[in-house]
Amino acid sequence: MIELNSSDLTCPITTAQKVLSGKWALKIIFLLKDGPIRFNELLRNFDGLTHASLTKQLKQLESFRLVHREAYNQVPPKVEYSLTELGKGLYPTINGLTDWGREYIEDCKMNGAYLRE
Amino acid sequence: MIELNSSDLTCPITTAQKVLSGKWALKIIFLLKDGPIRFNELLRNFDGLTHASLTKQLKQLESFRLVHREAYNQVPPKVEYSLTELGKGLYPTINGLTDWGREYIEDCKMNGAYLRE
DNA sequence: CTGAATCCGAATAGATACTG
DNA sequence: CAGTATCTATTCGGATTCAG
Repeated sequence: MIELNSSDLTCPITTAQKVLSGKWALKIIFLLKDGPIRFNELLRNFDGLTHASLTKQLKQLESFRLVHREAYNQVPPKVEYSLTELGKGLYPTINGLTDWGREYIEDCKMNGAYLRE
Repeated sequence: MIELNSSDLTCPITTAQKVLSGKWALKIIFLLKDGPIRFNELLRNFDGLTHASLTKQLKQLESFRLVHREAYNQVPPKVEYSLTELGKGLYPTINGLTDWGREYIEDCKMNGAYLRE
């Protein structure tokens, strides 16, 4: 699992890059914006992502203190994930990135950019 | 080299994640904000990055049309890199991410978060 | 100065199977 | 329902070397 070392904390942009480097990190945070969500509910939003992989990513984000995990002691188990204050600080960025992604997609389609498949 | 396929273009946030997934992508774009910059000059801003790796990253970003490469036909060679319009569209996001990174670093230091080394 | 080619090791993600 | 453990395939970045 990725960990931060002190040299990672010398450059803000590098820090951000590393913390958000997971393949699904951004989308997880995006989905967590709407409040606490259960594991399986979260999982349903992804295409081609196994629960094992999602677990890993969530633990990763938890270790970076972007995500909070709340386990309810009941049967069947119930676990909810939400954003910490640090994680919520990413709202504007995530929104901006989403807007940019939309524009990028538009541009790709307009320019008939080369796509595989 | 990473390429986009059509299924990558179905979700804006996933698209953004993929396009910016390179370990140095964000910082490269950040550095290119100040206008065209030559290869070696760019390289000097990185610690622990070989020219071969920087070349790869730049080609990657060029293929995504975020970066423009301008080669001057002279000896010794001179090549300048700059952002395309698509790349410039990331300004606000990059700035936001940089601010967030700063806060994150502050928080890590305040909370004495565990760091390797 | 800039970049291509190759090899290699580390890091990831995904498949699968098993547990409380 | 949620999570763990193991294995494997692939990706990616970095080192090194060679070239225009």
